Amino acid sequence: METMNIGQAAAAAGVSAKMIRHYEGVGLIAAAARTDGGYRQYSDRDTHTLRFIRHARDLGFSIPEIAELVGLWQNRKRPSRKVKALAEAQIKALERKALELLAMKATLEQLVHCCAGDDRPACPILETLAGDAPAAAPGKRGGAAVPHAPEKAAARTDRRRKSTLASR
Amino acid sequence: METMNIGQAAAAAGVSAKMIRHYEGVGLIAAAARTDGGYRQYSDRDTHTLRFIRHARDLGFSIPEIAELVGLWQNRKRPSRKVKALAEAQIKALERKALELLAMKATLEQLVHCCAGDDRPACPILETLAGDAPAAAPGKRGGAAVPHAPEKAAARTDRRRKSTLASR
DNA sequence: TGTCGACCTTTCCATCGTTGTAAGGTCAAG
DNA sequence: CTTGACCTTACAACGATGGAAAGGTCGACA
Repeated sequence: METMNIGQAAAAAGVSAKMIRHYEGVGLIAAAARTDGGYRQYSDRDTHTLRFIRHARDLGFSIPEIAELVGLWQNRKRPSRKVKALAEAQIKALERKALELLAMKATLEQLVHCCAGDDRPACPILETLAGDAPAAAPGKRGGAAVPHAPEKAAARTDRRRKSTLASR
Repeated sequence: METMNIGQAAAAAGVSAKMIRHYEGVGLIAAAARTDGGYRQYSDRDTHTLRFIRHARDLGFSIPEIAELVGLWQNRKRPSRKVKALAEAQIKALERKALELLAMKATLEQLVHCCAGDDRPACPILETLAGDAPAAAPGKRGGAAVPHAPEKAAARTDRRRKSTLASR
């Protein structure tokens, strides 16, 4: 199995063939050599790299971050300080996101606790959602998952101009 | 402020004008009435609904889930049991995702703990990533964020057919 | 040799919520 | 009438991944 096609490399590394092509497309890995028929060719060394990438991915690193990690990995003169810094930043990012989710969960648990959950329509959950209180810290709950946060805090809505009176 | 334009409704509800149009487009809210010039017109009742949507969004509910919640909210004969069930499902989803993140974090913390973090290249973090061990439970760390999980577990890579020997 | 089928190729589309941008129309104030 | 704040629609982007289409390659077998 010294050289193999993409499917075999994918199986050996635990990554989908789809993602291998994607990683090549975005420059995370170098373009593979091709056979005469145009098939990509991979070596055991390549699958080693792909395994590394998968492990980093499983820890929630984004593709740019993985690129950095791979660069450090292949640099024999790297200072382990840099690797540790990346890992610590990722720990903080993971913690921040986990706390965000747990805060939502805590809010919901409180609401659920107050709801009878029977056949009657009275429901403090809905009443709270309909109320003026924020109900939860406005942490972003959509969009990108684990890796990094886009920082889209400031001024999340259009401010109107001269305000209410005499606008039209 | 009985009727207002989209920007004012957005500011009043704490949602972006962009998202109001989006919610209308995907059917989460009814199409707003228009002025002669084509401007959408919103009432205080509309901003009330939008606030409800924002609160549900802040608790990590997906758009289809919010649609259900809004439906229950506006149904005077709803059983609070249904609302509670939705909330409890969301609690479970949030918990599952938080645990996933915390598991990654714990793995990283263990690795960081073993890394000197100095100017020398020796780095157990990179060595672990390069190794054969999974390094972390293969919980999905990309894709959709808070709401629901697509369940893409089974057979994440192409399996080759007859294996290595005498395949083709 | 012809054919079958497993595999490979590229390209486009979808997810999910949100933001950004482009190109243009409306409206009120000056 | 001009200015500019606001509105309109339509499109693309983010992130990582999956899916499908339409076609080429390769080995095995009749």
